[in-house]
Amino acid sequence: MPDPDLRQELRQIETDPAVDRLVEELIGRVADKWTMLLIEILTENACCRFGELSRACPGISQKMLTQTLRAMERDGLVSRKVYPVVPPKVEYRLTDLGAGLSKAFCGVWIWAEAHYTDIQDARAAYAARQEG
Amino acid sequence: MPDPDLRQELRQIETDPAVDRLVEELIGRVADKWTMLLIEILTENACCRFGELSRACPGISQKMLTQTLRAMERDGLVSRKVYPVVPPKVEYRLTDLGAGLSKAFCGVWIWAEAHYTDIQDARAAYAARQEG
DNA sequence: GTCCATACTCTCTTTTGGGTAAGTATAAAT
DNA sequence: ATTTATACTTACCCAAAAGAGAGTATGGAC
Repeated sequence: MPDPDLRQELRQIETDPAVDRLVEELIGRVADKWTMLLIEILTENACCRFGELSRACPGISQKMLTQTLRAMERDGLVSRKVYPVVPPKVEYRLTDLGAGLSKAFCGVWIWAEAHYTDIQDARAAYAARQEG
Repeated sequence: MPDPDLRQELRQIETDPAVDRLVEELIGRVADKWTMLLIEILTENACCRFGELSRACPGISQKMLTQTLRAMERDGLVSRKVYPVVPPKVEYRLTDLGAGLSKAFCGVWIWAEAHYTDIQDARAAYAARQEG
């Protein structure tokens, strides 16, 4: 069970349904695969150019990378510094807000590292149950 | 910046690319809006029937609710207890694994509660920048 | 006999996500 | 003169996700 103090705090704020909806929208926005991965990469590597992010994030297309970075910039999670040179150079880094989110997510990463085998086991057990 | 100790620990485990992929898949799987919301609801309300979850999770369709619950069951995050009565009765609750994930997510919820106004501000600022 | 409750399940349609490929700008290297 | 490098943007397309709504099973209340 989660930390009782934090839960308590959470419950107190969560009285207003309008706030609820905002937070849920936020969760929906931020609980996205690419966003999470980019936050992780930018946490490990404070300052990245577009190409570096692209290489560090295998499987992402240029389109999705641009799109996700733009959304993150709009939400104030990353800053974007453009150097007016040729060829173009753009640097991305987490803002304080983004770094805070990264820290919040840290627990989830740790959990995932620690329990992915449990999930594999659960899946195997579920499959066995279905067949039997 | 995230807790250095935890980061350190994370980096040590994350050497094997196969493990990396598994964890990323897991994050992709679990970092889903409805999953997060259902975990939250089941944390606050230990035992829920289908209809209760449906009501507690505004906007979710029956189809998505069933689908998400099934996926969570398959991954060992929730348990499903069927009472063979008419009309049907099914109880859902978090497993220990699910409760652990809930705890890990707790930080993200707190963050969201604390910073959704910052994000709103960031969006407004971004919009203003675009127009000017 | 009809209706209700519950937890689905199925089908159909719309929406979204995301891939591919091409285009843009321009200075420097060849 | 052509190629290269970089960080996009745009247009087009497909497949997967998700919503809407009807159908199902069945025992008990009326």
